[in-house]
Amino acid sequence: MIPAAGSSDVRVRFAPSPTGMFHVGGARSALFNWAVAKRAGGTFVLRIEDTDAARNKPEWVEGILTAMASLGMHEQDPTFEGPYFQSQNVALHQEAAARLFEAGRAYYCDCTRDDVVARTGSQHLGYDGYCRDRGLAYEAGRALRFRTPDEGETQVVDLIRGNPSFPNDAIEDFVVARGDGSPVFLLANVVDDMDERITHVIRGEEHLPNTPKQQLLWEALGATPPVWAHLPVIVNEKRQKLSKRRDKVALEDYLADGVLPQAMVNYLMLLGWAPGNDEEILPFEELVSRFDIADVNSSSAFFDIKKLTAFNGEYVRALSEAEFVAACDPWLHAPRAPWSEEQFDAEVFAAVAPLAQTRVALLSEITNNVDFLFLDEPVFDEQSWNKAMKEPAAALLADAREALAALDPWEAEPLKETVTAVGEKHGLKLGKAQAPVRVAVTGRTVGLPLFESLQVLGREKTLARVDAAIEKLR
RNA sequence: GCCCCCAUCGUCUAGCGGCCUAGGACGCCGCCCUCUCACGGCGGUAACGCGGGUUCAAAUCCCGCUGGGGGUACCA
Repeated sequence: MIPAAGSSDVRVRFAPSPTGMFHVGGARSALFNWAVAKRAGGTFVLRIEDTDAARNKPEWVEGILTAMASLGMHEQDPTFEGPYFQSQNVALHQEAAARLFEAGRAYYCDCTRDDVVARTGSQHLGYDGYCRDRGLAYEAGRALRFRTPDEGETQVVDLIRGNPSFPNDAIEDFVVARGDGSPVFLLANVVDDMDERITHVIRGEEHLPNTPKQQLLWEALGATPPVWAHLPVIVNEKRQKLSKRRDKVALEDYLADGVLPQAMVNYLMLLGWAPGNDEEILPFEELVSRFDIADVNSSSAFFDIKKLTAFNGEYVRALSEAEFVAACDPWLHAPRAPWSEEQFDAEVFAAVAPLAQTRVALLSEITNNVDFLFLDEPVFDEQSWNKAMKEPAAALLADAREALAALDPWEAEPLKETVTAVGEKHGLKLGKAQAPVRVAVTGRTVGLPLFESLQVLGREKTLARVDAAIEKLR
């Protein structure tokens, strides 16, 4: 009997194969499963599908665990169970294969791929059932094929897609165990799900075509199939499934850009689902309380980095001052920061952090905002320089230099008044007048509020940079 | 080719027969605030793919078409 999605008997699973990076699509699948388990008071099982030796390294597993933990799915959480390793269940898979054979539900086959293609005359017709009734016994090199029904159809219960059904005559006799006796995914996956007493299989839409085959296996093995839920695929701007080959898909890469985990979680939860009420930015607990897998959309969803970034900006601004400073830390030191440890001054950073907080959407943007405070020379960009250093910049800078040298106290307000006055002398409003000073000191035409910046930078460095700019303008 | 899925603003979505002259968010465009840039505030732009039904009434139900996508391995 399959428990309803709101029951504590609910057992869901996330079953990635280790590939070296944690895919954002996988992250979403994990999150949806996690949300279902949390909501139902059930269990979330992590199973590592490591049966393909070619794509399997121990450190990859560690990467999955780390990535999941960063999104709040911790091994220590009572909802979490596992990780289990598919490779350790091979004996069970083989036992299931043997049962299938003994019950006459599967048979051995010695056809090669080429044999089949030669007989059917097509690459795409699938297996033709040639060995079905040859009564072959096991022998090394002979694969075990599942005998699929010739007629009728297989219907699956899918909470998202409304119970699609598949004509049985279109389902070929697929391989369940290779010539060397090792189980293939279709079988191993089912046996593990049975073993782990999974009640709801929530996974990507790319698995939908596997579903009738797997359901047939569940039934042949004498078990009640789970309830399925196939999530819409996440696509790129060309509406193709996100692939690591051409798209930026590694969760780690986004975190390295300064996407906050909470923002990523929030964004991912909204890919294919909406909490209703016209609300979007909500804490995970709130999202979970509103989540229902049956409400998930069935059409594919575009991974919109702009919206992700906007969400992140919201989360960055919601941080307390101390949290913001702490969150920026990785970008404040080498190798991410262009300055050395000796040049960096935590107190100086803390002084301007509140000014920077509304100006960064991604944490990685922090370095460009504050680099002028720590680098010996500002980073000049030519466009900014040319734009700001037109006439009467040279004369204005000279006057400003003189006024600034005599200014007391060296604080934002008087600094502003000084530059305002110098500007007026040249017939310029503050908006225009501050530009040459800003570029001379920070290297850029845009940035943090200037006068607070100058106050923090100090008179000595400010004057030196204005002098350097004047010199450069000669 | 065959099987399957999908179809509301550019994008993510709300909508589950009348509340819709279709709502929110991102983006984009204005305006305000303002030392630049942001933040914030205000306003605007923009969608039910097409054709048939069913119904007093359809974005909502049914069928077809078209258009996207996924799968099609002794990978997972």
